[in-house]
Amino acid sequence: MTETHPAPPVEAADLDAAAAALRSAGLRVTAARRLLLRALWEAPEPLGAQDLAELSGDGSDLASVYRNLEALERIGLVRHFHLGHGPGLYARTSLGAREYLVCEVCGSHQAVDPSELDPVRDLVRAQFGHEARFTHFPIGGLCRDCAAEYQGTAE
Amino acid sequence: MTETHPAPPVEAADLDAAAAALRSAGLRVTAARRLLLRALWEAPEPLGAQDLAELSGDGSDLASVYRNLEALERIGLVRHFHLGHGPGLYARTSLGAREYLVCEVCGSHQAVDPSELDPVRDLVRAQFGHEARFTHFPIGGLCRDCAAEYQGTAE
DNA sequence: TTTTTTGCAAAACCTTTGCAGTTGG
DNA sequence: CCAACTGCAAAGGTTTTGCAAAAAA
Repeated sequence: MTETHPAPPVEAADLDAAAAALRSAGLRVTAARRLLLRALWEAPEPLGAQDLAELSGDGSDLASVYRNLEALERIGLVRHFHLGHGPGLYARTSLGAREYLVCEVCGSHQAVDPSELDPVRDLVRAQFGHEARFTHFPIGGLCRDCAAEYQGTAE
Repeated sequence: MTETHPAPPVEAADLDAAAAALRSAGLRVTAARRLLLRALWEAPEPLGAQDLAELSGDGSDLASVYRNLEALERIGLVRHFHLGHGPGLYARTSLGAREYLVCEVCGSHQAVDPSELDPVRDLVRAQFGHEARFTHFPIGGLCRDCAAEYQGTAE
């Protein structure tokens, strides 16, 4: 129940490579998909489906954007994750994996390179046999500042 | 943006203690709240608002259940968290804190005692200054079995 | 031509809000 | 009595689904 089916990432440095990946997966390279890919490849940071629809241009339909994001995710070109309540965020996998820490008090977040979390992963694996990934759900908690602030406050 | 405002847990072993906590927070002990508290205190595991409304009895209104869960959470009697897509899950804090590991492939999950994750917390704190909590967002990834299965599969 | 994909509309799902009437203290 | 709370209805925000028309291969 409530699966999140991760897909192995597919490297696609540019739009042509992404289009090729689509084709070799048996999917068609349509205008809507080109626009969506362009939006995803140009975005400096992860975006919600709504934003991606707008960036894809006027006529871009939200339902199609969702369907296409799902397709892109299935073939490993795109990944989505959550930073809190609110819409899911989508990014191309070719940006390289990113894992997230979010502060549940102030809402700030930071992306870190997976290698930085390998020691954490090792610890969790050793203890639970669980292969931890913080690419879909972030590491929650309190950022340094909020933690310091809560130090003095009532425990 | 997207905060999750954690509240310090309030111990309430039974319904009377919970009612007392309500009163001392300036909240009223109403019939709807008694029913909701009973459902929460009898539940062997976390439940969604919908389930809690049904367990609270026929006339129990979903909107009121949400409002009351929010009130209970604000005063630390209840906590909510997510195990995946789908409705948030609510539980009384007096069950003791629980942190979660979920498998993003098969959807299985396990609850662990926070003390078991203290070494992980220490590591994350040392590296990022972040005080990690896995009470709202679980530790995602792959459970032992799914990880083993993906071992042989295409990387 | 055939199968996939699109656009639109509608619905599903979870959660929040407005409001008039009810109730706890 | 009066502020807090309830039930109901309606809306909000995100995501999914159905279907006939359009487009890719």
